[in-house]
Amino acid sequence: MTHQMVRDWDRTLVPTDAGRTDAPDPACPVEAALRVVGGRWTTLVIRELLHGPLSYRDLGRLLPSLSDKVLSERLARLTDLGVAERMEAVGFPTRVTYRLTARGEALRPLMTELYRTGTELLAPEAN
Amino acid sequence: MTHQMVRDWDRTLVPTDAGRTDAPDPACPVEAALRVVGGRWTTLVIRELLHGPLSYRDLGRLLPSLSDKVLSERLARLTDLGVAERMEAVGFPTRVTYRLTARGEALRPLMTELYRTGTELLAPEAN
DNA sequence: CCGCATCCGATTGGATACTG
DNA sequence: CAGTATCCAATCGGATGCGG
Repeated sequence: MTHQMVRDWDRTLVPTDAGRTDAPDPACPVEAALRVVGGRWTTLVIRELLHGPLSYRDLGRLLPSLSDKVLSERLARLTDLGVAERMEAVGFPTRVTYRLTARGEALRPLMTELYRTGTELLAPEAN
Repeated sequence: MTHQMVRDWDRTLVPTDAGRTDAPDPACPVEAALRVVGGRWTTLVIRELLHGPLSYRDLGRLLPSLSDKVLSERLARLTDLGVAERMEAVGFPTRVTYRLTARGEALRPLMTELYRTGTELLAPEAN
């Protein structure tokens, strides 16, 4: 009779097998979501794009202390992950517009929930 | 007449001034929430504690490839942030129990939303 | 206008060993 | 049992300068 840890999963919290990992795993839904919103500045960029399509330059103006390096990295990652898309207009000077895809719009409820939870966490709880 | 960027905030997305920052800010609710759930292994530790109080050792058994260093760092941070609490039982060998505080329980809806959104993001969307 | 290349300091997390 | 201490490789993000 061994000491085995019997897991008794809360199916509301962890509805599918994909979330039952005992180590970080890219296929875990929670990781997948955090991969998109994680990293400094990322949620600010997403917030801007949730208000509508923007050019690279306008994004830079809205987030003035964000460096080109990080901005282009964030946009590249969001594009890779399929939540944003890049559209280059013909002509000069180059005009590039970033907009959220349908997948990107799907981030809205999560952003709202992050805001709501964060507000609770910041509140000077009556302990 | 200058080119000024007039922001027109979506009040559902950004209901209060706290979220209207143009740079990373600890007082932003979204940052506050990500500060709690951010970092490798963190959501796994929270997931375990959402199922009930656990000793340091049992946490280690549930997440076998998580090193002591990172585990104790995560627990210290969660404790600092007020979402978990540490209870040391008298006697030997030392027995320490970690449990979520009320603030920690407040993370449940966020964890569920992360799971839901992540599931959507992982789905092989019909583009 | 839209980036990428480079450099560089700071932070992160894994491995290992050791203590009360 | 419950950690801390140390070391180290890898990643991250800020600053700056250049190119299409």
